[in-house]
Amino acid sequence: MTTESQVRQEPSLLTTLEDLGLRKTSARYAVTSRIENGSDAFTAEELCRQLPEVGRATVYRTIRHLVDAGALCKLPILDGAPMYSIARVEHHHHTICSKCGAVGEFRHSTVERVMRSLAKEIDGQITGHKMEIFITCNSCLASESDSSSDA
Amino acid sequence: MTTESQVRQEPSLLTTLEDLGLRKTSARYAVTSRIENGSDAFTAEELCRQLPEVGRATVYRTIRHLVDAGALCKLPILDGAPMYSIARVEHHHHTICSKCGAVGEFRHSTVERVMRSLAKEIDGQITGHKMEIFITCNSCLASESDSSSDA
DNA sequence: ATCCTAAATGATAGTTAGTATCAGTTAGCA
DNA sequence: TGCTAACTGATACTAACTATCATTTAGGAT
Repeated sequence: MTTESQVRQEPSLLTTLEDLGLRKTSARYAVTSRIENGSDAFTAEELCRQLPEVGRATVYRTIRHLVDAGALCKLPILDGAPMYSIARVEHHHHTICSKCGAVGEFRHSTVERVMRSLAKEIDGQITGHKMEIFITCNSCLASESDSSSDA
Repeated sequence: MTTESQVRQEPSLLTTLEDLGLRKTSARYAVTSRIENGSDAFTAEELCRQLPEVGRATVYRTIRHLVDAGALCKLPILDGAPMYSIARVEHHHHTICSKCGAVGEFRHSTVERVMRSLAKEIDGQITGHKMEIFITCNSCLASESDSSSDA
């Protein structure tokens, strides 16, 4: 089987749960490994559907633990259930394709620098920020130019 | 360069609806004037509670029209119902007090400039962006330092 | 190894936020 | 003044969670 270049020193989500003092259960194993092997971003309901053997409550509880621990990010999509994705880098922002919903992560020092300059003109004390960039991803762009070959 | 279009009497939300070809009804009058005279940011359910004489469906429908028309912005709050606020300037971002939920609006050219530099390293075509800054607002800061007068 | 118990589970019921339906009402034009 | 499509609101419904609680289980103590 695949026993090779896993450069992931990143602790598995199950370990994250253990580090919170939570028990290592089969349900938690199922949920975390499904997240790790599944698609980039997912909704809670998607996960429930993929794991019929795990109770809904448990799926939701596990997600909540992981979000609280900072191992998952929850991103509220306008209209619809929030999506979750593994937080791979400490602080980052998201790109969301408006066509297909694909979620990406990026990090840019300038964004952080802007925050500092904003601090001056904002009334109150900044505690955090969030930036989302809406895109049309390359594959959606491609299929778009396929169909609309006018001009 | 701002073309002093701010001078124009801000069109009432009711006018916005009329401009969409919608009829001027008493329910729509109630909803729009409540929004205009109410607090900064509100949830749909709040509005329903404040307007028991208007049906829930109508409140939700009216909000949807206004959001579609760009007259209201919908901001998805993590955990909870989205909040709405009147879109006072064309493009802006929000500050959200994590303590009391107060929502503010700001605009900063640097944010827009950052977008341009991000365009280079983002895979796909940027269609929009959204930034939210989490703050502790001044009044919450004040009440905080009241109670915790140690340290 | 087995016992013990707090932690965890999952079925189910409840809640919240929002949408669909549709019979009755009304704006607005002719 | 009448007509009719637009609109309304009561209600039923759905989606996305959250709470409850009897049963099961992880994992430390013995």
